[in-house]
Order: sequence, then C-alpha cells, then structure tokens
Amino acid sequence: METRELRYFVAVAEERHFGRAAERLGIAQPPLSRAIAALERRLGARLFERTTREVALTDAGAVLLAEGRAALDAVLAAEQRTRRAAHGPGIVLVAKAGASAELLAKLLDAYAAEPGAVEVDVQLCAVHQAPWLRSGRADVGLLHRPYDDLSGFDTEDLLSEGQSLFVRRGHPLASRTELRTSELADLPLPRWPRPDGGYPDGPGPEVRDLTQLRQLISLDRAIAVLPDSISQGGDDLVGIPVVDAEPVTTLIAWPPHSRSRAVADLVRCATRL
Amino acid sequence: METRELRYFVAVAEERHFGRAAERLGIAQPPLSRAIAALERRLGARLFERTTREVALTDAGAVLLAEGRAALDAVLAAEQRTRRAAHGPGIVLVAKAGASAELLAKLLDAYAAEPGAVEVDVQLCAVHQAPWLRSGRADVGLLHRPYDDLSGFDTEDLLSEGQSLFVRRGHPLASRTELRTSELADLPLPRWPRPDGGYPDGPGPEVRDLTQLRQLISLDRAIAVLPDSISQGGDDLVGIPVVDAEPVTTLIAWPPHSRSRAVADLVRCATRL
DNA sequence: CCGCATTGATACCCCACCGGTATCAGTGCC
DNA sequence: GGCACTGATACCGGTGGGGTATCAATGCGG
Repeated sequence: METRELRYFVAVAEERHFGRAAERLGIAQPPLSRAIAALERRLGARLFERTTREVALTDAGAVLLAEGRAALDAVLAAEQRTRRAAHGPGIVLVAKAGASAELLAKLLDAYAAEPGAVEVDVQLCAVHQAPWLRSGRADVGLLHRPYDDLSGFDTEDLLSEGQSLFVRRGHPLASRTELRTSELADLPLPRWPRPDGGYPDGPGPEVRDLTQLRQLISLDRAIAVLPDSISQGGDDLVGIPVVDAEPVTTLIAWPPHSRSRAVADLVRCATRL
Repeated sequence: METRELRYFVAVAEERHFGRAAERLGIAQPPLSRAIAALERRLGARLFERTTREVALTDAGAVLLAEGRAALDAVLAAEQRTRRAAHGPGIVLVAKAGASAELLAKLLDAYAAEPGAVEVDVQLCAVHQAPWLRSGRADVGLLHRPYDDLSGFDTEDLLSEGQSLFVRRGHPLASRTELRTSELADLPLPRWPRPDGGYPDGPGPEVRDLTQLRQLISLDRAIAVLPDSISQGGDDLVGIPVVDAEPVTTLIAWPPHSRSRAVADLVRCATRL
C-alpha cells in the first residue's frame, strides 16, 4: 500500500464525499474514485458503502481509517525528523505555553550543563503537544496526564500536583478554602479546542491558550479548574483547591523509536530534577 | 514520501550494498540508485556516504532507518488489519507457546462468556510476539516484561512472578533451596534468537522455544532461568528460586490506535482475572 | 605500477499508470 | 417526471519508474 493511496482514502473517509475529497487533495474526482476502487480490489475489502447520496465507512474502512492515520503520521514523522537531522544535531522540545514554566527552565538549564548537550529548540504551543510528537515536528515533549493522549509514546513522570478552581479576586467563590468536584458540575467551565480544531458545545467561553484564559479570569469572564502551579504572582487570581480532583501529572514523552543520544540525555536529566 | 521509497531505502540501509538491495527488492540496480538519489534530493539530506567500496549511513540516514522501519510497520499493519477486518469480526491473540498457559485458558474462557464476544484466533509463536502486533498479524498479545520490547503499545499488567533456575532432577544444583543471580554468572544459560533471527555468542545451547528448552533440560543438556509458572507436572524438572532475580510480569498489550470493541472487552476481561 | 574486478552513477528507451476531460448512470427531491 | 447531484466509466496524454548498456572511480593482486 502506498502512502498516496492512504492519503486518498483518509481524505474520502473524513469528507465522506468523493468530490470534496478530490478538491482537498488537489486532483479531479474520477482518478480518486479509481484509486479507491483499486485499493479495495487489492485489499479484498469493501471500504465504503456508496450511494449517490451518501458515502459511509464499512467496518473494514473504520479499521483502515484508524490504522491509516497512525501510519501516515509515522511516515510524515520519519520525513520531518530526517530533514531536521540533516540540518544539524539539535532537537525540538514542545511544551504547553504557560504551563510548567519553572520545571521547563530547570530542565533546560540542567541539560545545557550536560556534557555533549545539543541545541534545544523550544516550541511552545497553545494546546495539543502530542500531534507535534506524532508528526515529527518535535522530538520530545512535556505533556500532562490525564489531559493528553499518551498512547504510543514512552514517558517518564516528572511531577504530580492537585488542581484548583481559579477565579478573580472578589468572585463569590473566592472566599472558600476548598471545593469538591460535585460543586463544579453546573459551573460554566471554559471549553478547549478538540484535536480537530472545533469546540465542544456548552455554556463556558471558548479558550485557545492559558495566557488568554488567565486574562479572561482576571476580567471575571471565566473561571477554570487548573493545576495548582498555574498560579503566578502579579495577577489577581485566586485558587481554591479542589480536594477530590484527579491529580495532574507533568511528564516527559518521546516517540519510542527515537534512539537518539540527545533525547535520552534530556530524559535522564528530567528524571533527576 | 511514498512507502516504495521507504522500502528501497531500508533495503539499502540494511544491505549496505546497492546491488544486493536491488536483488532483494526484485529490481535492477540503476533504478534503485536513482530512487535513493531522488529521495535524498527531496529530503535535502544525504542519507548514505558511498564509495565504490563501501556504503555507510549518515546521521540523517540512521534517523530515517529507525523512523522508516516503524512507519513501514505501521503501513503494513494497517493493511493486514483491514484485510482481517473485511474477513470477519474475529481478533487474533498472540502468546508465547508454553508460557502463561493457565492464564491464557482462563482469559479465553472468561472472554467467551462475555456478551458480544467474537472469535479469538490464538497464535502461539516461539518467541518475539511483539513483531506480530507491530506488523498487524495480531490485534492483542500476552507479553512479558522485561523480556519483550513494549514500546509503542498500550499495556495492562496481569500477573507478576519470581524466576527460578530449572535443572534436571539429580543435577548438582538440584539440592539447593535458593540461589542468587551472582551465582549464575558463569553458568551456560541458553541463548535465545535475536529479533533478526541470529543467535548471540556464548557457551549455552541455542534454543528456539520453551518446549524444546524444557526437553533439553530434561536431557540435562541445558539449564535455564525462567518464570516460576513454567513448571508443569509430569516432567523431571526442578526449579530453584533465584531470590534476587528481577520479577517477570505477564501483561496484555495492544496497539494504541485500536479502538475495537473486541480488543477492549478482552482487555477488560483480562484485568478482572 | 598496471590491469582487473567490483560497484555505484549515468544515458537512453519503453511502457505502465496516474491524472485530466467528457460523459454516463443511479438516486433523491421538488 | 424532470432536474440536480454524485460516483463510475471511457478514453487520452504525459510523467516517471524500471529495464539494458555503459561509464567511472576505487581497491587489490600480480
């Protein structure tokens, strides 16, 4: 199976429409129909149930969609990491902007002091670091359990912390000393983007990143449950511990094939912090 | 990057010889040279240092070899699992022949009693179950830590046990009641095949699977350190606990993309045993 | 030191296949 | 029943992947 065929299949599976998929792929619809038909013939499996009104995945098609996405990610990652390796010996670390700032600083300092340390390009992204690792844009990342999907990565836990509800100073809840998750059920908590970029439905505000969220809280336009360490001096946020909230673990994650010396050194540094 | 190019690259990287790689791929040498050159041009990375006498991987080439193998595995797995899904709703479980027999039997019974259970095709392989999972020949496997390479899989621990030195009844060590790893250093322990099929060097006998090993021990042609549960009634093996040996954990492992109901049910069954 | 064997690169040719346009055929809807 | 929509089919042209023949560089043996 060629990656071109997989890309074609995934496009049709996601669009559920040959015409739109062809447009997205930058080709005409007939060659796309033929490519899918040829793929089905060689796999000996019907992948779509088509009528002129609807294109639906079969069971086999659903399997190929899940597996094929992962396979395309792996091919893309191979390409990206090779390109970067040819450029120089540096590695790319991805972390969530505004989170684990202190831990990240300590880690970078400790690694820089290591003999044989290479340049570390730090990429701070809004949310969803995992796709950076899966697509090969990054070599190692600081992720958070249970928020990030860790499947397929090797990981080492770095630190665990509780969660608090953060509100503006003066908020009705600001005087409380502790809360329970049962009390949070009806609050308009912020909505984070899904991996596909859309937002779930709900009453809370849509947020893109932690900086934006912190400002919204300061403006009393949002309240949010976040790890304790989010609190930074200088702004008028109040954190009320949610005593029975699931603890959040910051961990370092990397793709398991990576036998790179630099990543191994960085991970070792992190676990010794 | 197309999988054809990746296959070509991996063949050259493994053979370190364009002629032999071309033969292995079933094509002539010139198109292979051109394909690699085109790949290097598009990646902007030199992958091999070639002289007429030697072909060596560059740093970027080493990265592409590691990542590319994983990517090819993922593509192959997508193809295999799709083929199998089209055939019917069953799943394939792979386990090591002769190991965890009791656990496996209980698991299969428990799962069969589950509502919505599908057919489970049990594949017993000699060693190295992990490649079955990586290549898509199996959907779920019983593996052993620390023996198997678990990287890239989701896992759930099932049971942990100590290890014993197994010898024939009457062997000089058979009268001992316990041993320490330090006493085993000079013993001719059996040599298992590496993933590539070759055997490491050493004084012990080469073994292919547990049945063969058990028979060799019965014939006093081998002694081996194995998990306690290997012992089965009826043969003349004696197990002497190695009190400070690393415990062996039997676990159930599956590829993380698998969102299949059947695999999830099986895993849930296993954790409840 | 000079052939010579070895091996990767180059030149050139052919055809398979991918993609394009035109068109057909099945289906739901007004 | 006509019409819009959508996937499949027919046919054609060009790119590029694969083949053979050959060159060029390198190490080795006489």
